[in-house]
Parts: sequence; C-alpha cells; structure tokens
Amino acid sequence: MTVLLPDESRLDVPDGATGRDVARAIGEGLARAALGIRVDGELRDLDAPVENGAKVEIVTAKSGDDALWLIRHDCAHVLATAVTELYPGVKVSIGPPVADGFYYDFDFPEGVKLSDADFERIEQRMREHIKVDEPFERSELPVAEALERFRAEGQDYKVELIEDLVRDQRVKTVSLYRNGPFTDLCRGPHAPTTGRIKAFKLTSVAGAYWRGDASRQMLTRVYGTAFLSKDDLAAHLERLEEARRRDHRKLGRELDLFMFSELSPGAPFWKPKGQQLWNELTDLWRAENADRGYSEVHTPILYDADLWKRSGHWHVYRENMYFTEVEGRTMGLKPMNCPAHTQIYSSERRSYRDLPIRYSEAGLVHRHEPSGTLHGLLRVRHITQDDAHIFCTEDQVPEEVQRCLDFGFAIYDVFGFEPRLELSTRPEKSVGSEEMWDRAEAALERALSDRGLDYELNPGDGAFYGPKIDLHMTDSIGRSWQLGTVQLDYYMPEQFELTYTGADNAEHRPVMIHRALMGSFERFIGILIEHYAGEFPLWLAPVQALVLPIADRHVDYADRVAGELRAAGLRVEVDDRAESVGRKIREGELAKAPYMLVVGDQEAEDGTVSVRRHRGGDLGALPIADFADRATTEASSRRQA
RNA sequence: GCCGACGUAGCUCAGCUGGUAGAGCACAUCUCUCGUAAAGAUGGGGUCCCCGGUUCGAGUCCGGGCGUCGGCUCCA
Repeated sequence: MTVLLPDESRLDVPDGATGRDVARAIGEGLARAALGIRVDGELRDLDAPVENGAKVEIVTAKSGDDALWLIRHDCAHVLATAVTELYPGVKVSIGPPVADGFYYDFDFPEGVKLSDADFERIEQRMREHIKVDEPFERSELPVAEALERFRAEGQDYKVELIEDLVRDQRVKTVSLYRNGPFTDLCRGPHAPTTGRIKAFKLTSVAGAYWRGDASRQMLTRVYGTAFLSKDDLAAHLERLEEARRRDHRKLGRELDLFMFSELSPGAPFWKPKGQQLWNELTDLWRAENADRGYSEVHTPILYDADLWKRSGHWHVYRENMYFTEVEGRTMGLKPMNCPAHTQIYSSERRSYRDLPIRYSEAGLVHRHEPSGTLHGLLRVRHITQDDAHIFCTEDQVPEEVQRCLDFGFAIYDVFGFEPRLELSTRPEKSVGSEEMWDRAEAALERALSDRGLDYELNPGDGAFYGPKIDLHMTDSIGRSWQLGTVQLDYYMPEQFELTYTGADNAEHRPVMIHRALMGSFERFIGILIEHYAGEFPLWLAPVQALVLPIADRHVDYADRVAGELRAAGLRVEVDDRAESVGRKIREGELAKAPYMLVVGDQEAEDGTVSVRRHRGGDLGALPIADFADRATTEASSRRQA
C-alpha cells in the first residue's frame, strides 16, 4: 500500500504497516526519534497501523505541540505509577496533558494529605521509572473484562468512566496502557517509552472536583510539566519566574499603588500613586466616550429590592448581592448598572429622533464573589466598570455594535493589545422568541462580517437575555484575558417597559446594548501593571520625573526645576533627602521612575538638568525647557511607539 | 463556596522536641554634603491574625473563626 508524506511524496509500505514501519522506511534514525504519528490529522501511537492512502506525519521531538502533548500525557501516567506505588490504596481518576503541562487527579486514602513537600519523593520514584525506559503497551479489552478488572482493584472512578463510555458511546471495548507496574484506562496515544520524557517537574497540588462537578468528590490534583529537553524546562521555569516578577500584587506594594485590608476583602485601597494611574485611565476613558457620542451619567449604588425583583437579579443573582435594611425597606447594592440606566431612560418620553441614546458611567458595582475566587485586582468584589448602555432601534443595532467594537479596538491599541473576538449565541435557558434571537444573532454576525472581522463561535454561551461578542486580548507575555463585552438585550427593555415613539406615532420597544471595554478599572489596571511589568509609559506613570539634588545646597535649584516642569504639566517629585546621589538613583530605578534629573553645581549654573532615563542610563545635560518639551511631547502621545 | 498550604516588626523572612521573640531592608536621631544602582553610627518598633481549649507555662500543641496564596467550581 501507499502512504502520503508531508512533503507530498508517496511511500510504498507493506500492507498492515504501522507508523514505526513507515518511519523505518524513511530512515532508521527517524524511527528511533519517532514519538508517535499523525494520520490524516489524528495523533496516534507510533505502533498504530496506518491505512492505505493515508497522510502520515512522523512526530518527533521537533514536532512542537504534538511531541509535548505525548510526553506530558506519558508523564501523567508515570506520575500515577509513582503515586500508586508510594500510596497504596490510592484511587486514580484522570490525567490529561494541559496547556503548560499535565495533571493527574487522585483520591487518596483517608488520612493521607499530599503537599508539595512530598514532590521530591514522588519525583525520585518517577525518575526511576523514566530511567529504566519502560515501554507503553496498549491493549484492547472487552468492556466486561475491563470493568471486572477495575472493580477488583477498587478503582471506582475508572469503573464510572467505563460505564459512561458504554452508555454514551456504546463502546464494546476499551483501551488500556501499561507502563511498568501501572495500567491505566486510557484512550492514548502515548510515546513508545517513558524514557522519552527528558525533563519534568511537579509544580503544585490542588483540589479539583471529580468531573468538574462541585457537588461531587473533591480529588487531589497534582500538576506537573514535562519537556523534551532540560533547556526547555529551564526556559519554562524562567517564564513562570517572569510572571511572578510581574505579579501586580507584588508590584502594587513595591510601587506603592494600592493595598488591601482584611477588613474589606476583595476591595482595593488606592494609594496616591495608584489613584494617579486610575485618574489617567479615567481621563482617557472620558475623552474617548465624549468623542464617540456617549453622555456620562452617575447613578446611585443602593436601590430598593423592588428594582432587583423587576430586573430579574433578585431571582437569579440574589446570593451574590449585598443587602441591607433601611427603615424597614430592603435595599440592595447594585451588581450591574443597567437597571439604573433604564431609570434615566424612562424618566422622559423618548422619540425615535433621540435614538441612539448612549449612557456611559464609571459604574461602581458590588458582587459577592466567593471568597476562594478573590485574586488581587483581577477578581474583586468592589468593581468599577467602564460601563455603557445604548438604547437604540432594532435597525441601529449593527452600526452601534460596530461602533462599540471600533471603540474597543481603539482602547486596546493604546496599550498594544491584540484583540480576539468571540460570538456567543443563544443558551438553553433564555428569554424571548426564536425569531428575536435569530434577528439578534444575525445583527451581531453582520456587525462582525461588515468589518471583515475574524471571530470564534461559542454556541450556547450567550447571556440569557441576548447574544454577545466578547473581546479577548493577549498581553506582553502571551497571556490571554477577556476584557470587553458587547451584549444585546431584549429582556431588560421589556421588564422596565421602555418605549420610544416611532415615526408612525406608535410606541416601540428599544433594544439595549450593554458594553464594557476595559471590563473594570480595577482589573484593567492589574493587567496593565503586569503587561508593563510596572514600567509604565510616560503618560501613565504616577511620577514622571524625579529631581535629584546632589547636595543640600542644590535643593533650591531642584525645587525651581520641579516648579517649571510642573508648570509644563508634568508630574515631578524632588528627592531632597540627605542621601548620596547613588542611593537616590538606585531607589528611583527601583521605583521605575521614567526620568531622573540630577542637578548639582554645574546644572544650577547652566540652567540645565542631567537626564537619566529609566533603563536608558545617562542621557547628558539638557536645558530645563528642552527637557520639558521632550517629556511633554512624549507624554502627550498615549499610543505606544 | 470546596480542597490544600500559609498567617511572626511597614516589607522579606528566621525562630529545634512548649520556657516570656530575632535578622536584613524600611523608619527616627546624629554625623557626612556626596556626580549616575545602597555613606556611617545610634535608636525606636511586636495583641507572634482573632477567639477558645490543653498546660505551671503556648508564637510553638488542639478546636473554631477570619484573611492570604495555589487550584477547582463560579463569573448572571
């Protein structure tokens, strides 16, 4: 028979040939290096047979993700091997490869608690299994036999998995993989032997629900990662270190931006420098909203529970809201701004001539996020959304949605974020007619396709009241975040009986578009801190220039310099402590001050400043006015170079 | 909320099997007046997260709570 190779050439191989046979036919070296095969796009074991006419690609260490997937899957099995040996009576469940490594979920016997202190012992045992290079042997077993086997071993989770396979997919046989003493129910594929794992490390231990279901057994998940070379592992650990170095919680403390108190979990306290950052972002937000036809509003945070009953939040979201009694009335803190904006909308009679009406608000909402989910600025209970609601006619929806997307792109562009779009459609639990949803989804699709935008489809992931487009972006170290969302809403206008008078002099229902682009100021700033590693562009930097007098006699001149620069609109501080210049520079660098201006006898005499750029070193002396020009020009352009 | 770990000075952390708490940095005072990443000396500073228990005695052991961290679930 014949197989097709990636370079389009054909290769004749005997009938019934396996991937290994194909590799061998190409070259003995390739066969030795092979980890698996990709047949017509499907990843398989190296020893799996190939079909006549199939496209066959040999996966080696150079194959990137495929190779990593295989050895990480292998490594998960090796982990389970070591754990089952070291902890008799442990039950195994599943152990897949994931984005940066793999995990395996275990159910340890009563009384056994695993912690990362146990990793060394487990890793040692894993190394032994890798060193002896145990082959992964695949076998097919009739379902009945497999069930009997795992029942006898007390492996309840495996039994459940097989039972589900029988029920959902009507399988007759299941595949098992054995490596050394360990046999696992597994679909595969695997690399030929454990020895192909060239570098691995267990990274953390955590709880995880069996099958992701919070009502079921909590298992112990051990995370690890594996690579094809020690260098790759080292590079990965270096990346993790980089992420830790950029952690906004650490930088927030070091740069004096914000803090938290045990007395108000999930609610940041903004210190003067952090507030400065916040204000700059607010200025950007306000200017852009004004340019794009939004009217800024400001609404209360506390409302009678009746409002929440009407908006539906009481029924769906009560558990996550904060309530208080006020003179016998139940009042609730708003978890969203939309009901507030509907109040303004419906405070007057509206004409079709008024639409679209666009209300923007830096809306303060409170959501009782579960305690275990709080995470610095990225997951808070006190949330300031860059919110807006657009009330428009059905016909205006596509254009308004496009305007929202353009707005989002413009904001992200300021920070150099690359956006990615997802369209989410009607979920199972939804309100409104089939026809309405079809129209709404079509409107969103049209908004996307008119702009020629690529997007991913998320069927069934929309909000209960309407479909949405989510805006995701990637930061400077490759992490993806969901920031913005543009949602169509046909429900809230109905609930609040919003109307406008049409050209036909009849009452019509407007459509509401909810949109947030940064998501929340808190989260967005957290992401910015990590994106810039605390080294903000000049326009955002809380302190733009530090003036460093060399000796006490230069303080007057330093104050004069600071005064002139402030008059030019720059944020400047003078370090007038009786410390050495070396010390002041060191601390200025650690505080990531964009500019440091050293002034001594020479500068005072010439009316100059010696400019030092953060990370850029000494740039030489400039007249004060020249530096002011340079810095104000730089700060006035928000867009990244 | 669930699983696990952790909570000691402003920060980073040490404190063995229970015997009245320590370092570096930071801070204060004094001396030094300094040219591109840390001058020197002296000193102050603790409800060892909170509540309860065991004990002659608890930072240390036990129980409960709160918070933080890593995950899981959740994010309408």
